[in-house]
Amino acid sequence: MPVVKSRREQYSEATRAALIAAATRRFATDGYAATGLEDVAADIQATRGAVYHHFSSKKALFEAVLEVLEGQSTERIGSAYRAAPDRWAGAMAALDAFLDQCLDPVYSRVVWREGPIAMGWHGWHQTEQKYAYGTITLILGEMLADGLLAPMPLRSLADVAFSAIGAAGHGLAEAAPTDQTRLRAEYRDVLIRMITGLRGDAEQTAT
Amino acid sequence: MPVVKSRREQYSEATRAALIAAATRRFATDGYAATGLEDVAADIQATRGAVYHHFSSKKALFEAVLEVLEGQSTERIGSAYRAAPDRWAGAMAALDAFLDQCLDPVYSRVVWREGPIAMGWHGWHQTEQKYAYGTITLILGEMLADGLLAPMPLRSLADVAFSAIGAAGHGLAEAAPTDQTRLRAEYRDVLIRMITGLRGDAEQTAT
DNA sequence: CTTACTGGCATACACTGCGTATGTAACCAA
DNA sequence: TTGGTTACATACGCAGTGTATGCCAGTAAG
Repeated sequence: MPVVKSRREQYSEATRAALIAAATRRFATDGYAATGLEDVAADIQATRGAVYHHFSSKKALFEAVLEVLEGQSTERIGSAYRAAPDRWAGAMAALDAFLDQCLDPVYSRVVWREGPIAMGWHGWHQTEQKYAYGTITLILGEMLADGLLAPMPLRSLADVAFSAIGAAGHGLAEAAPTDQTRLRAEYRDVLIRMITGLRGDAEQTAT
Repeated sequence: MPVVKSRREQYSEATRAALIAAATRRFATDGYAATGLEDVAADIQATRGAVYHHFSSKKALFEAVLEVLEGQSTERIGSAYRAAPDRWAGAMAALDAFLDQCLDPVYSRVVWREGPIAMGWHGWHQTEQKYAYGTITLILGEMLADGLLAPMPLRSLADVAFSAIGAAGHGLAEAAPTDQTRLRAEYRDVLIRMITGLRGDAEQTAT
């Protein structure tokens, strides 16, 4: 395996990257369904042939786009979590990082709105196990292990939490830019109250 | 307007209802994308012409299906809420009714999984304001007004709660029938803990 | 330098499925 | 019975995906 790539390989990689970039823009602005592969190809002065050479299907192209976006995002959120002094602060930092991430309209639209549409709910959810859903599960699992949260089944907890946090991110992304600062604080408040309700020391009076 | 309908009208209504029923089954088992209007029509020994006579588009057919399902469901959940002695018990009853509803695979798949795919997230969410989302907003609004929950913006709260509850219903619907009883209790527990965290008397220590 | 080969992409075609335009027969009203 | 309307069927256009094939630049071997 040559360590330095041939010109052909470099060109090929460049077009592949350009296709992913163009597809990202199209999917983010027009949505998955309304984006034709013709459009994507035209954006980089190529034809659909190029697309089908690099990706086996439209869905596969979307998956490549999603992996890039989620890879970056998960990295950011994860490092915010790890940088914090303790688990609780880490969870808060991760939440903040996530909400910040959702202020990027490309991220929120492609990952959270188009994702399930393009890949089907199952496929999307499965992919998410490597990224946002997986991160949330990890954090909650450690909080449970440390006794920060009352004992409860991780899977069910993660399902609900993932969806709740996603809704906040989604609502944030949809909002007008002028409202985003206020809304971000609101969602944050609601989510933190909810998480606090799950703490090990929180008394439960309800049936 | 004749109070007794002509035979033509009766026949027409019957086929319309049959189309909705057939479409409901198809959408629930094969999903929106994989269902062709040809299939739906064939199921009732008709052609696509009949479909396009009664509905302006595939999406419109789906909306009709969704309205029927959500109408029934919202009615059940609402009456469970109203039958309870007080607001808190009402909220619990509504939650129970919703989780029960999600045990119906048709309801959960069509409304919660295919809905956003078929109508786009916006269209779906907008329609939901008449049904599940609207009901949740109503209940939470009354709880806020009664001081049962700590003061917080209704809209953000409803967004997060709607999504959290939806995730529970969704997870429940996906599960193997043997696990559903256990899972139902798990989700219920998690959700009630979260709601309890929002109560007016819950102390908050987090930042 | 030539030759043979491979990889990257373009072109052309098949197929599916939605939507629309047009046809037709049953029904109803005058 | 006749004229019009309603409920559907039939036929067509069109968009968009996927596939099969062709072509040319780039690379490697002799």
